[in-house]
Amino acid sequence: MGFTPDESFEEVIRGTITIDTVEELQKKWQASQSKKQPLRIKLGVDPTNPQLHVGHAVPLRKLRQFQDAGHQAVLIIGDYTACVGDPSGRDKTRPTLTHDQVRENAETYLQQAWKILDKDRTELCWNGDWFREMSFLDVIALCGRTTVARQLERDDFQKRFGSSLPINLHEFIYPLMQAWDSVQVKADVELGGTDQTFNLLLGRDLMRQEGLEAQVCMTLPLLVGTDGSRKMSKTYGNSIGITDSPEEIFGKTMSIPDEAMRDYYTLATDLNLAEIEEKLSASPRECKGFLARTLVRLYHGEVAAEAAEQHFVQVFSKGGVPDDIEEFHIPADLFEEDKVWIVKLVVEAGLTPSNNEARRNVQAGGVRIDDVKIEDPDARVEVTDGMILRVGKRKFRKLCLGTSD
RNA sequence: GGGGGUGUGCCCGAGUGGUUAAAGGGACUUGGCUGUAAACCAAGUGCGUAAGCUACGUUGGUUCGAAUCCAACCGCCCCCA
Repeated sequence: MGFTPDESFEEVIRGTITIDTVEELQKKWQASQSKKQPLRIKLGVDPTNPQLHVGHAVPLRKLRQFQDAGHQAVLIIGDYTACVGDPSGRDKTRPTLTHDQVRENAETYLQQAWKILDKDRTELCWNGDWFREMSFLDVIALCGRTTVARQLERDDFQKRFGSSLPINLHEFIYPLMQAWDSVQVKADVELGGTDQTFNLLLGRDLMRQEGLEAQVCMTLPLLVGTDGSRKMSKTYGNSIGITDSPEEIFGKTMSIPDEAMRDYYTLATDLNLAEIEEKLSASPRECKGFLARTLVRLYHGEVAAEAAEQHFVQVFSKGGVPDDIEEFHIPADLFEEDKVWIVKLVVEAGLTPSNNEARRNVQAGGVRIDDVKIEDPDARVEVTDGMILRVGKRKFRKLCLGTSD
């Protein structure tokens, strides 16, 4: 790559898709080292959904790498931008949030973010601090900084146009706001997912217009979800939440496709490049197990990671049953004489959303009680306390009689 | 403001006035194989124990009968201004 051999530099650019431009980053990096002045690394986040997942953690983790290399992390909470909603990568307008909701979300967001960032070395900003002060005239002036043609070049907007989906006018303002943040904090580098490219680059323009040195834009791949195809997102149901239980994180990680492992390692773990290569050369099974353990360790610690792995081996590799199954207290009105209709039981226990689906699962042979298949959807079963109801491979309930506790 | 299109199930997308709960694909679910991976195979995917009910942008209308015809309204797209 032609850089001076500098391990932390290598780590810091690892996994990035593009850097606009590498030369500028190199220059800034070297200048910072010789002047002993840290670079200001900006990451803006919108607390639209307070549940962080491993995909959100990617840029945060990158920011952490910069921190570890001695640079200044600048985390911007987009309390104003969140009220607009980032159109990036979206096929529809985001629902807008009220400012109060955003403040609330931000609280939970930060709690989780501090699991990744070093709080004491992070400069925390709220972009409402400067947007609140702007007059309508100021906003108009800001809008004059870019053109409609430029906006429409964007891939996401073009797609929406193509499929006859609406684009609301306020969505044009979002990138300008994000770019203005960069001016405000005088960022040297801004991090973001590839879907942010447009926003990041606009930051460069605005900074130049303001007579500042343009920020370097560093884009990171969007981590694929556990399905291995779409980007990780809670709405796709393919995400690994960083507040998920150790067992969940472990299990979900084990279900990612093999091809996704390298990305997960480089983007979502704290292993260094050499370690990653070593892990990847092992058998896929082993490699994924280590990955799963690493992710659990990152968010729950070493002990939990061990336990999660054991749990996994016991339940899935050996086909057993987990030992901490959620309990379901069967309501009295479910009983007909002493028996319970299997379909209703499955639904009431929350393992299936509707009777019909429960029935289907029964017919498909996916429903078991204490490891005995129930195949007749009309079956009425006798239940004794402590029986294990199972639907499919991974949904369990422990059946309890009588009222709770 | 004028003209032309379009709106179907989670998504894409077919659709004849009546055997259409609605072709096909994707996605998902369950089962098999396995490493809770991929690939592959099988079954399935509105709700209801059932009779049945509800569904094709919305509201009305025509008809024995409408997703399919008509009207108004709403949304979106395109062209002109």
